Amino acid sequence: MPEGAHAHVQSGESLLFLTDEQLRKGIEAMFFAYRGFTADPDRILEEYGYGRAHHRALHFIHRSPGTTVNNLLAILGVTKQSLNRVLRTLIVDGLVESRVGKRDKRERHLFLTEAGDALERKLSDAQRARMRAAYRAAGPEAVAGFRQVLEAMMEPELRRHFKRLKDSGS
Amino acid sequence: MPEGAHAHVQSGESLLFLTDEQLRKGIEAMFFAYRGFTADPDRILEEYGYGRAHHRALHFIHRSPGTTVNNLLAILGVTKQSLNRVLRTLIVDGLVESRVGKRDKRERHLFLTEAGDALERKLSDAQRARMRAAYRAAGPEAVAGFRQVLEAMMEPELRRHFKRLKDSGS
DNA sequence: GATCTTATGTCAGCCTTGTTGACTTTCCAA
DNA sequence: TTGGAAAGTCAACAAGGCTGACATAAGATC
Repeated sequence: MPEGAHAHVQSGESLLFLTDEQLRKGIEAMFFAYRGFTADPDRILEEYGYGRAHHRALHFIHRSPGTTVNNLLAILGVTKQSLNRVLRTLIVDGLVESRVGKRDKRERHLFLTEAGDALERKLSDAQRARMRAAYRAAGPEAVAGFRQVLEAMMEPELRRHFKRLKDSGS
Repeated sequence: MPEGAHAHVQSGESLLFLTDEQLRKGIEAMFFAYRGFTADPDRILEEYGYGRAHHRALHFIHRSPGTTVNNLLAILGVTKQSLNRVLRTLIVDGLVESRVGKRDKRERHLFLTEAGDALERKLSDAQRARMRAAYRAAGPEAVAGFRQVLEAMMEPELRRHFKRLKDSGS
């Protein structure tokens, strides 16, 4: 194999040499990296008595202010009972506001309060700082590859949500 | 900025344009991708009445046969009580064997039984299949970048474990 | 208007998997 | 021989998943 593995890529039933070894390294990299990914927010959340579930809710409400419960459910992939427990504490604690829909009064539209926005910012500042450091250490081409592989790894259903969110951004 | 963001990379306090928007996309990509990453094993584990904790134990015992409980503890980052509960069920169910250390009889060395190896293979086949598909879809340069960013994202302590495992491989 | 469906919330109970704290046993090493 | 490390165990607790059942409000349809 003169040109090395990189030579064989395109075709579906490609000759690309992906040994179990290489794949296993990727799997372990995902495992260890995800721990780093959540480590900083986890530390902050602990101070507030919240968990990752609260962080996820804050993140996506911040991301899509006015989103409905049902929409959040689809993105987070949990049951309404699970989400509701988390949402209730955030509402009671004054971090999230739930407004009855104007067009459809069955819907609740979710917004962050000032306090909610402040915590969300604190959490995402920490998470972005690590992501920024990793991006800078790896360089922009690595970042592009990183994003491509992650996107290809998603369940199609979730990839749809991801792209919708992605496109609504900057 | 004529050449685009890619032009600025190297320097530590780089001018590399990493907007909060871009970083947020990376964060969301990690979130959604990790769900895909665990989806296939999760489905299999459910059939057996096991959870992700069992998968992790099986994975790393397969990876380093004869590893001690303490070593596993450091890699998994949980308490011995947590690990022990999982390990006990795997031992009782005949998937893992625990052998008293020869040199140090306090230590227990962990091995997969044939049944344990079979389940581990089933789980990692599923997980590798998705990883392989993602790698092929993204291409080898993307894979290299993927790995670089993940590694940069790890906690230093865990990166050490990762590298040790990595180098012990093929 | 009556009925079907959807969106949401809530109660109760269960499971996995994490935690802390206390305690025991084994056994290496100083 | 004694201190401490490695391992195991018990108890209790919490977060955050889950299911099932049920209530309410309100849009949609017949």
